[in-house]
Amino acid sequence: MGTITKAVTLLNHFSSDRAEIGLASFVRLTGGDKATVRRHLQELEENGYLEQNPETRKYRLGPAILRLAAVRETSFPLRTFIRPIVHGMAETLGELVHAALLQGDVMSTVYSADPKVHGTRVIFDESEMLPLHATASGLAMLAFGPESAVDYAIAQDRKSYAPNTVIGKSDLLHLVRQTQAQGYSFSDQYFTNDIQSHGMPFFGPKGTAVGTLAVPVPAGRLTPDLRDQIIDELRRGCAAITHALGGTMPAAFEPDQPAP
Amino acid sequence: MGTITKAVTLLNHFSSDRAEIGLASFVRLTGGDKATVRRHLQELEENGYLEQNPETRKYRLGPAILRLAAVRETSFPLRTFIRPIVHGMAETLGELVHAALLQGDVMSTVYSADPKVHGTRVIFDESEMLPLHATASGLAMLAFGPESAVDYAIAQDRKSYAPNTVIGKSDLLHLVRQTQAQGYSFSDQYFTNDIQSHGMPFFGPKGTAVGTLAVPVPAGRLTPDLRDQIIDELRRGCAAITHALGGTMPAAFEPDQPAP
DNA sequence: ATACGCGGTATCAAATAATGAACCACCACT
DNA sequence: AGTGGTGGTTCATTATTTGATACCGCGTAT
Repeated sequence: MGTITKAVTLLNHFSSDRAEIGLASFVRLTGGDKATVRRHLQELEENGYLEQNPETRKYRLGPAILRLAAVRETSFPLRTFIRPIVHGMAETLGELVHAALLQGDVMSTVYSADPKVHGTRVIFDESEMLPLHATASGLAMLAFGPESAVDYAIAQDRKSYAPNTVIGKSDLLHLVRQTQAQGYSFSDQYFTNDIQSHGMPFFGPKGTAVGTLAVPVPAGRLTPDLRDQIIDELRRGCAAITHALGGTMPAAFEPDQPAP
Repeated sequence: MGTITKAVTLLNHFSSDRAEIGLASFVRLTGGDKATVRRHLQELEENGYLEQNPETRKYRLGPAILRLAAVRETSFPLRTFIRPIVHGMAETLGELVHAALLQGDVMSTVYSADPKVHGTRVIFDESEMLPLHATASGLAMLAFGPESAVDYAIAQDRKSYAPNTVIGKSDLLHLVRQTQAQGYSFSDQYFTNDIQSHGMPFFGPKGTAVGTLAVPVPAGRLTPDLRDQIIDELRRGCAAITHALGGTMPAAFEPDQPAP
């Protein structure tokens, strides 16, 4: 593992509910040596990717991140494209909708919208990274994304997140094939108990999936009717995003999607 | 220079008008070896910090950046705090206002708002990094920020950006003292020809400046009246941001700022 | 007053990762 | 069919990273 990856791995430990991390915590999280971790943290801090809370001496993500995000969004405003689409879907469905991109062997959220109409809601952490094998987003990506993603997923140890999580290699491959056949993925409490989720990919210029839309709902609320609505909206949304990306949907996705 | 810094330096070459960079360009920009640069780019790409435009094969900033920015903004919503303040100032003044943070030896923009009321406008690149010695933001930071910033600024070779740029060490120190005395900085076409800019720092919990607000205007438009308005707004804005940060303004800044 | 956990630092030999000259394939231009 | 511009690759050499050990200063819980 290269030094860059090690350093960047430190950054990846941050999430919404882990916004500040101290040196000792980092050592525990990474299993690395204290001196080494410290050197990395220091170098990241010098470059503005981290900053230290002057009171607690814990580290948090630094301002450099903001600048880079601004650059990316200015030049390639994916989030800006996706936002109204996801929002519209969330309004129509009355359910949480989220968009994610493939990032290595994991899905990384780009945007999510919660219509806040129900008493019980899916709690979704915008900054969480989603595993490929245990989420509707991930399965959709495995089914239609680059083959390397599948290789990753079957090669690595698959963590179990909930009682239903699919761990077995052949089970997973079956699930992927099923997803390919039906054109959308379905996670029946694979990642979180009591949450069922449908996912579908959108495509980039090369014709392989680059990201996914997914709609997680509390298990009790998923009627056949809602399911059909969700699939319909997913199809519409993915087509729209694919179009915005200058991408091409594989033939299988087109028939049910007449131009509005 | 450590490997991490080298890699991160690659990322820093991106800006709004340099959104995609090819391998050869990187080699030219960094002066490094092609194979080395390539390996760094690849490792960054594997971690989602870069992605390759499949058509041009050039590199652009990747989705990991978005996630991290979301984490930082969720846990430490500086941009969200600052946005309405900067907006309000821009509306009131009818001029561009921008907020920046100290990031190493450079100022990094957090937010800027352009009221778009005048025919001639300041063109400002949201993602540019501003040098400490040649901008109103930078001078304000030198005057009220950590001493290390001044050390940086006087140690390094100061690049000239415009005919007026202050290069001399003693000249710069004089300018810093003057800024400390009057409580705001003034850049008379130090960075860009025909642009005059006023800057003022805001403070974090430690009582040293962590960032700045600045208002650049086309040189012809700066009347004494406008100047007074700008200073007034800067004072209000910096006080507000400092307050939001849980920071403390040094005594020198308080008198003219009665609670509204 | 002591022991523990915290952040941070220094040293140094061994292990590992970074390096770069040379090379390949491709494309466009001439 | 040569030239020069891409992006990408190889591999022996070199230099950097690494981590075990030990230590400092600080706060706080025992």
